[in-house]
Amino acid sequence: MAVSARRGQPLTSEEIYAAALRLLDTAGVDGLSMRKLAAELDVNPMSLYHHVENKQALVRGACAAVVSRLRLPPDDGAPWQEQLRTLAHAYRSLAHSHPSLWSYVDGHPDLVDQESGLWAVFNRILVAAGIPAGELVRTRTTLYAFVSGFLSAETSGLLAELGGETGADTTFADTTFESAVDLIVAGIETRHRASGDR
Amino acid sequence: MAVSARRGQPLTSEEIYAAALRLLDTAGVDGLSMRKLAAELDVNPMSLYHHVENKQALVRGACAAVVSRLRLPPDDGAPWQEQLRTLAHAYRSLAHSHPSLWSYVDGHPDLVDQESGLWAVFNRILVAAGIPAGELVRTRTTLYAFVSGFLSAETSGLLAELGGETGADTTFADTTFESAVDLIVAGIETRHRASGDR
DNA sequence: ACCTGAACACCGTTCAAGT
DNA sequence: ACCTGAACACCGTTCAAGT
Repeated sequence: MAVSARRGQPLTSEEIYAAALRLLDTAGVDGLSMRKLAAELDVNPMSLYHHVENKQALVRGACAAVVSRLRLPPDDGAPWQEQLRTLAHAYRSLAHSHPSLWSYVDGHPDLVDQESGLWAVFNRILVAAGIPAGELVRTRTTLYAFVSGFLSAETSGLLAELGGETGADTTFADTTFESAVDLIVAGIETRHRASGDR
Repeated sequence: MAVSARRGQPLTSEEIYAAALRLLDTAGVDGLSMRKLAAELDVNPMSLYHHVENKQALVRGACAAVVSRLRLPPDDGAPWQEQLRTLAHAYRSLAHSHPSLWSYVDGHPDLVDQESGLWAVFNRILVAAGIPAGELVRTRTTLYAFVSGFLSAETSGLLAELGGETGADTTFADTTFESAVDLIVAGIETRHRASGDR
C-alpha cells in the first residue's frame, strides 16, 4: 500500500471528510478548495481524487455526515405536539452545529431525507396528529419548508441583528423560534378540529 | 469618451446588469463569471471593472434589480387577510421570475428590504391584523421566513417532484402554497383571538 | 474618461508516470 | 493500490499603458 510521501501514513476518507468539515465550518462552502484541503492534510492535491470523486461529492459527503447525526424523536407514544417540538428543536440544533453549511443543506432537501430518514418520522407524527393520508405530503413539505426557512433566516443573519437579550439564557432568536413552532402546532390543531367538525 | 475596440459603443452599467441577469438565469450564480460576461458583451474582461466594483457587487446589483420589481399591495383599506395573500403571491411570482437567483436572495434578506421596502408594508398589514407593536418584528420575521422557506423548497426542487397535476392550470405546488398561506393567516387570526380574550 | 493586455495568484481536474 | 508532478482550461483582480 503506497503511502503519502509527506506524511508517512495512508490517507483515509474519514480524515478527508473531517478536515473538509473543519474548513467548511471556518470558511464556508466557497472557502473550501481541493488544494487548501490537501494542504491541510499535508498531501498532494491529486491524492484526494483517489478517495473522493470530485469537489461536489466531497461537499455533499461532508454535509451528509452532519445530517446523519440528526437525533430523531423515538416512537414512545408521547403526544404528537411534544414529538413535533422535539423534532423541530433537534433539527435546529443540528443547523446550529454547522451554520456555515446550512445554506447548502437548505438547497439539497433530498440529502436531508436520504441521510436521516426524517420524512418517515415526520409522517408518523403527522398521522398521530390526525392529518389524513392524502394531506400528508403537502403538510409535511409545508412544515419542513417553514422550519428550514426559519433556520435559513437565522443562519443568514436576519435574526441575529434584531432585538437584544430577552432573558438570562434565551435570545431573541430562541423565543422567536418557540413562537414559530407554536404557530405551526396551532395550525395543525386548527386543521384537525376543522376536519372533526364535518 | 473612449469606446470599446470590439463594439464601437460605450459600455453602460444597464447593459452589464442585463447581460449578467441573462447569464444568472441560464447558468446560476456559479455559472456567472466576469470573463464569460465580458465575452457575452463582446468586451475586454477588464472593462467591466470600470462600471462595477467586483463580482460580488455585480451579483448583488443584479439581484437588487430583480427584487426592486416586487409589486407591493397598495394601502387601499382592503382586509388584511387579502393584502397578506396578495403580498405572498407577489413575492412568489418574483421568485418564479428568476428561480436560479433565489438561493442568493434567500441568503441576503437585507437586500430584500433595502430594494423593495417590504418590511414597512409588512408592518402595516400586521398592524391592521391587530398584532401588538412589541410583537411586530418577531411576527414579521417568522412569516417572512416561512414564505421564503417555502420558495426555497420550491426553487430547489423539493416540490417539483412530488404529486402530479391537481387540475387544469394549478399544480401541486400552487395548491400547497395556497394551503401554506391559509395556515399563516389562520395562525395570525388565532393569535388575535387569543389576545382579544384577555 | 474609458478601454486594454500582460501578469499574478488562485481554481478543479486529467493523465501519464512513479512506487 | 496508492501517490505524484506537470499540464490544461479555467477563475477574479491589479496595474501600467494606451486613446
